[in-house]
This record gives sequence, structure tokens and C-alpha cells, in this order.
Amino acid sequence: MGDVLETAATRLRGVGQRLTPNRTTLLETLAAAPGPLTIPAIRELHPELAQSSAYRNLVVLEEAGIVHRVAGTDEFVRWELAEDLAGHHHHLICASCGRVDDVPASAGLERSVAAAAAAITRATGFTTQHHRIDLVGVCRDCA
Amino acid sequence: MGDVLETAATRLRGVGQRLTPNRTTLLETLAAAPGPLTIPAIRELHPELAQSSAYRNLVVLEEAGIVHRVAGTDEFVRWELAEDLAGHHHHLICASCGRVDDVPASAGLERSVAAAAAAITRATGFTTQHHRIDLVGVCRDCA
DNA sequence: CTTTCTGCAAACGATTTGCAGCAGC
DNA sequence: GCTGCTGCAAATCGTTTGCAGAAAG
Repeated sequence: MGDVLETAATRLRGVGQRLTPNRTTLLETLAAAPGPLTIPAIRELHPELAQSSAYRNLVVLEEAGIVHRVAGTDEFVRWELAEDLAGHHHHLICASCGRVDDVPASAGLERSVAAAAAAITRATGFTTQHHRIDLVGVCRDCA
Repeated sequence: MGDVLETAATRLRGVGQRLTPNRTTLLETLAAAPGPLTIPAIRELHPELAQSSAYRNLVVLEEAGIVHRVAGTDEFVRWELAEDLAGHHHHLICASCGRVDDVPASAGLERSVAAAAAAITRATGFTTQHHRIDLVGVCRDCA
């Protein structure tokens, strides 16, 4: 975590920005979460954070390459730490309650995806930079 | 295609609705597309379709299990035929132009995903119903 | 002091909805 | 007729932005 903040400070400075208290709060919140969070969820944990600051700072953090925007199933955008800070992972999406949790990527699966991506590049000319795997189902709590 | 319309008519009737000209247009457009479409894209192909009718009818078709809503990278929701009508596939998402194309799923990859899903159920209690794999990169045209 | 950051309130834009008229049964 | 469908225009709501003051360097 201290690591995340330090990296964040460096990357922000590289874009001419500072690591402010609001931004620290955002990063600590995302780092502690089991999966990507919506802005309402973040603000529920930290009501003192003004809505506009949350939105604005997440955009700044995104431009600095520290956080990442994730599209879920519902109408809310979700945010998580960038993969080089949080590690590569996939998402478990509960179709019943909308909750999104991280799962570490398995080596076998990664290998299969890489092989498929290579075949696609050969066949279509599409170059894969990264991938996104979501398992949609029912979480333990909703079962 | 005639098949799709016939199935659609049946499923709509099951929900107390009809297969109208507007709905037929929507389904034909989605069936002919190489990937999921945004509503603006659909309306560009068929400007005679009123915006509200497009939104409203896609919701009806979704409730009837004929089409499916997919979240992309940009702010627009995209629509495609339900998987039992279009076949299981994954998505190539161009990070540069936002375009989304379908690719057939490879058997090896599907096997790996199934194995990973089984391991996750054992470890976390999450039950996977289906999955979503997106390869994000640069399409041939943007390269 | 200059520049960035903040929070309020207003603006934006994709999507949804109310309503009056039209079409299918 | 009754019920559902359509299109217009207005409302909704997550998100973005303008602006004036506060904080950092």
C-alpha cells in the first residue's frame, strides 16, 4: 500500500500533479477493496469526498496510469488500481447483486488466451494488447 | 436470418408482444453486423427509426431473450443477438476507434475457462453461468 | 503570488418516460 | 373498441464542467 502511494506520487509528479489528501483517500480505498468500486460506493465509504472531486481525481489518476476504468453490467463505471499495481486478475460478476470481485488469473488460462490471441492476429490482423475475462454468475451470498 | 425472425416472433408472443416492422429492422440490422452495435450506429443505418423506438424496442427484445446488452469501452451501450441465436463468441475491442467485432470462441480456450471456473467455484463458492472474454488492442484499420 | 486543487451548482448527454395518435386483432 | 406500438418532446440521472475561493510550493 505504501508502495502504491509512492508510485502514485511519482507518476502524478510526472504529469505535473500532486498526491493530495483526496487522491490518497481514493487510492487507499481502491487498494483495500476486493474488486473495482463505483463512485457511489466510494463516496459511501468517504462521504466527505465531494462528488466532483471524486470524478475529477479519478480521471487525473487514470491519466497518470494509476487507476483504470472498468465497465460492469450495470449503469455505473467502476474503478480499480492499474494492473501493474494490483497484479493481473479477472472479474467475478454477480448477475444477481451486481457485485464485482477480483480473482487472480490462472497460468493455464493465461496461456490459452495468449494462444488464441496469436491465432486471431494471424487470421484478422487485430493486435491484442491485453484482455479482460469476466465470469458472470451468482456469488456465494446470493446463492 | 429467417430463422432468427421466426424465433423472435415466437419469443415475443410468449411475452405478449408482436414482431413489428421496427423490431424486424432492429433484428435484421444486428444479425447482419460483424459485432455488437450502438444505437447511434443502428440509427445511422436506419434513420427512419425513432430514437425512442430503438431504445424501447431493444429493451423489449432483451426481455424476450432475443438480444443482449454489452458494455464496451466507450460510453455507449451496444447490442447483439442473444448467444443462442448468434452462437458463442468473444469480442475484439479496438482501443483506438472503439469498434467491437465478434470472433468465434476456440475450443481450447473454452476448455481452459471451464476449468478455471470450476476451480473458482471450489475456492470461493461463486457459480459461473457464462463468461465474457474481450481482447483489447488495435484493429487492422487503426494499426 | 502563481499554480493546482477543491466544492458548489449548473450543464451535458445517453437513455428513459409521458402522452396523444395510429395500427393490429 | 381494446391493447399494444410509435414518435415527439420533456424528464432522468450518472457524469462533466465553470467558477471562485483555499491550499501548496
